[in-house]
Amino acid sequence: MNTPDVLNVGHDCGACPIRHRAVCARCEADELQTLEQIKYYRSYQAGQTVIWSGDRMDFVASVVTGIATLTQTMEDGRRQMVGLLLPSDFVGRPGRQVAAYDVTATTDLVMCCFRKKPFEEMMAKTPHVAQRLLEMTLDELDAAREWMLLLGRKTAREKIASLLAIIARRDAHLKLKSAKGNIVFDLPLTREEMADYLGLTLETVSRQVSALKRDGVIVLEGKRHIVVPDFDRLLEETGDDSDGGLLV
Amino acid sequence: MNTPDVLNVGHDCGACPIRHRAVCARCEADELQTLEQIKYYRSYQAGQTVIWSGDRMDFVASVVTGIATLTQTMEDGRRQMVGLLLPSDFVGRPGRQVAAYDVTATTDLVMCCFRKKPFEEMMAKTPHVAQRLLEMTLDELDAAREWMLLLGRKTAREKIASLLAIIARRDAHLKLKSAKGNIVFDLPLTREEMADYLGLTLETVSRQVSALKRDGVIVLEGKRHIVVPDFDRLLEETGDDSDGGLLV
DNA sequence: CGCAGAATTGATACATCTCAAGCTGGGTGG
DNA sequence: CCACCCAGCTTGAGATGTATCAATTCTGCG
Repeated sequence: MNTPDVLNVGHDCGACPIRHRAVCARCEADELQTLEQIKYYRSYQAGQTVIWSGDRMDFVASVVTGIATLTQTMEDGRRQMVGLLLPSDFVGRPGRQVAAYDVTATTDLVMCCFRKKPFEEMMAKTPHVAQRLLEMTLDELDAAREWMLLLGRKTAREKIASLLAIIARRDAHLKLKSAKGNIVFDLPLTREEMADYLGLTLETVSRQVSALKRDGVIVLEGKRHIVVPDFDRLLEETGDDSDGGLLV
Repeated sequence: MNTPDVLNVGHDCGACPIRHRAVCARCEADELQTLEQIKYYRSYQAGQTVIWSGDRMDFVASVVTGIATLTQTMEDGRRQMVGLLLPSDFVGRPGRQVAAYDVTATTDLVMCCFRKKPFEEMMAKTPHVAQRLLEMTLDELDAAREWMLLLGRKTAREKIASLLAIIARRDAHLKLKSAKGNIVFDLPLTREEMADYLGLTLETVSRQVSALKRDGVIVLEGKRHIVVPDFDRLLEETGDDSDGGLLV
């Protein structure tokens, strides 16, 4: 039960939901054809481990649907999430033999995998994949640095508000809505996963979520369904600059 | 006094100390010639600000000598360092108009700058610069993720030990020594800068440095000069895996 | 010599963690 | 169909690590 489904369905890249955002976004028709030949799909169930840190890794991949996490674990069990992978995000590092982090499927997950060797050859030959990968990596680095500010300097309440704002924005983005005024979304993470993201304990997460609820910043329907009556109010709670840090 | 020296000396790239590690590491002779035409040097004094977050930025650059920091500041003044730039590290992002972080010279600093426009054109035309930049960005992303584990999950003592270990390793690397046994180096950061790096206050940094000294993990000669009698002992204090996390 | 920035040290406050007890809701088997 | 179960979550009380505020002490330098 711990092996993923491997599908060799020759899915058409042209109809792929992440076609315009993933590592292949810049590819021309002929480049897509090359990719189609080395790609295959794997799907994982919620909770399944995709890769263990230290494991040999013979592929790189794009998340097609679902959510995965990158985590680091210390010897005594302390865990820190270091990446949250959404559809179109890239997993793995060209040129590296061995996984540096644990990758776990948080929801049911479908990944579009490329065998590493041919993928690296393709990167060397055509610039479009490498260009897009550079762009995506720079974006991830920016995200990591914002995350560092959160981990190092924000209060528990600010951390929770920031995480909710991030998820709300991404969710709005996927649904092609704007992140304004009244917003509704489902939390894709358990309290424990939120804690691992934020460098907190799950109890503190729970308390601060309750506090934001008490203060009317959010409304909870069940444990996971969240209503944000006023997105600007939520943003005020994040501690961030009010102008939203637009990086042009 | 707040404008950097701009030097147009036609330094020979072949003799550059960071020739084999910087963004130009992979360039052929003819590519270096192109770079020589668009490059110029700037130098800054210790403490000078190189760029303010939000400023228009018309160049990208490599650190040639000295140390610079990338920091983010919240409205109420809380600061978090998000990057520590050593010789050969790259500053700026191709395709971005505006600086995302404050860049500050921690020591006297010399940077090799490229006007952004021609640099971007060169990236589009020749793959070597982009390839190397991708590699460097992936390395930085790994470093950022290790830093996130530090910020989110380590104790103050572990944070200090980790920072000392990182600096010791880099210093050993620059001096082409191995990081083992007895090690000696100078701290390039003030207590406050260390605090900004680690997500602590400067008082806590001072206390934990004193504690490590009391426990014989380090010996202080003056405030900045540090002797590590037993590097493995220091590593034990970092909380990291004993096998040093070798990413092959 | 004396000053200013950097660092240390102390006393106290407070945010978050830890340990522990109970709740809730959805699924399962009798 | 109900009772039970269990993972996920909430809440409480107390412990603890780090921040805060404040007073000295270093150290290098004009």
